[in-house]
Amino acid sequence: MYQPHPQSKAAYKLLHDGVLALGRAEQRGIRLDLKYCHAETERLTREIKALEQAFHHTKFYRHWFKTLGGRTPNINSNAQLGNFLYKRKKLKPIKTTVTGQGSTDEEALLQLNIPELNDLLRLRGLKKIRDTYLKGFLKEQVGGRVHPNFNLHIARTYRSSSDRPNFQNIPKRDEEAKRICRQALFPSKGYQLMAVDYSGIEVCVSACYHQDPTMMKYIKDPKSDMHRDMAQQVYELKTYDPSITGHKVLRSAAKNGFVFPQFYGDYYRNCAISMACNWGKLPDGRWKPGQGIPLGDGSLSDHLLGQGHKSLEQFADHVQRIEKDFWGRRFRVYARWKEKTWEQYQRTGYVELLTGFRCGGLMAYNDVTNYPIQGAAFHCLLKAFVLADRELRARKFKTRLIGQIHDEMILDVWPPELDEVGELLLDVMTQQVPEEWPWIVVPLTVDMEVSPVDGSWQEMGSYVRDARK
DNA sequence: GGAACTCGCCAC
DNA sequence: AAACGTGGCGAGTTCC
Repeated sequence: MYQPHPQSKAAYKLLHDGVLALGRAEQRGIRLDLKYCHAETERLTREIKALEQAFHHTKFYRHWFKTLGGRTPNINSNAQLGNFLYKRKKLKPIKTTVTGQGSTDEEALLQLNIPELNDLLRLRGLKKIRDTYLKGFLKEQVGGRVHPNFNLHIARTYRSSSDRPNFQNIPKRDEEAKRICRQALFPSKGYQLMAVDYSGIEVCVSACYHQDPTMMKYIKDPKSDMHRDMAQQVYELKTYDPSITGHKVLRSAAKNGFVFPQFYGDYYRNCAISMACNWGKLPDGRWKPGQGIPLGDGSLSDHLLGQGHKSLEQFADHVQRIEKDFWGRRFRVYARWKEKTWEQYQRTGYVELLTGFRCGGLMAYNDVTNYPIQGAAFHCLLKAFVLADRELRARKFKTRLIGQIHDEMILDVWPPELDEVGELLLDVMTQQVPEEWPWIVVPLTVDMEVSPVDGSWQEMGSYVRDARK
């Protein structure tokens, strides 16, 4: 493994202070509801067994069994499943894995439109929750607490990683998985959990590198909204109105299907597919009326057919023009920064972070333009983590930091200290960090969430400072 | 019986 | 110039 190491004294100090602060968080750890973990593991096992029983009685399974000549299929084995689907049944995989095998991931299986495969996907999901998360917590717990590790010496970007257990990939988007997993994690008895994250820190840090005027305006003007603007452009909406059915969905499709992938270095074709995938199946490559999400009085496909987009190919051409406009006009200064940074890497063999680190070694174009942003964005959080840890201890708070998820800190808060802690974190993250680093030329903002006293990590709700204090 | 690998999937 | 960046981890599989 390529071993990164800091290139400047300031960079070294950040890692040194960071390791100590993270070590204290590891020591504190997080309370685990052991009884819940055991009971929920058993409940999931019962549900999994019932689903497996039902699956064993399907025509699909019996066929699979026969093709193995008496051997019992292992329904956890994607290799066996892939063989059955793509070699025995001769179905056509929609995509292959890196080694050229037919893919059996969720997207590929759904495309085959075989009802029994939905049961298999449901089983996969439940096993992931039980085996990776609940059992993973139980395996690592000591005296009813888990103490996740936070590493600063692994990621090539100088980001952090976490393990035993990984505190940075606990389900959040899928409601059921989120509930089951986060219901296991609690503040100390009589305490409450607090989470504070930087809003859009990677976008803000990228702006510190290139200072693209369009991007600066988007960051500084609270009325502007680049995801809204891109939704309007991609989907050709005359106006954007969050109260119109479907508009918020399209904003989020533009954000996660175009803006962020473009920043990471994706290109128009993938973006077009991603932004069109809600529109139902395209058996002949052409869209029909009434497909896709509801939009206004009709559907998305009605709207786009009206705009002349009859097929994915036409839509992709449209997205290609938008990509050209995105980098050639809208964010041309950002685009120039990418090119300059790439040239510099080719000349010197490394790329510099604003925080004093260097990323070297063999890198692709996307790596060179992404690493400095990803790394320095995390360093904002790490610097804030160090300062907050120092201040909490100096002021003899009972509240302590317990973890960090790239752009977010998690604290175990003593309830009487809640509002003071909120003030402290706001000050550290939005004032002290930018004061220490003059290269931060855009305002940084945060979002805060808290759990009820003795509430689990699943019960986090937005925190609004009490104005009377 | 363990190391190394593949695949899929969770987070930011 | 290249065609989505960074991690961890479980189960299955292959190799020694």
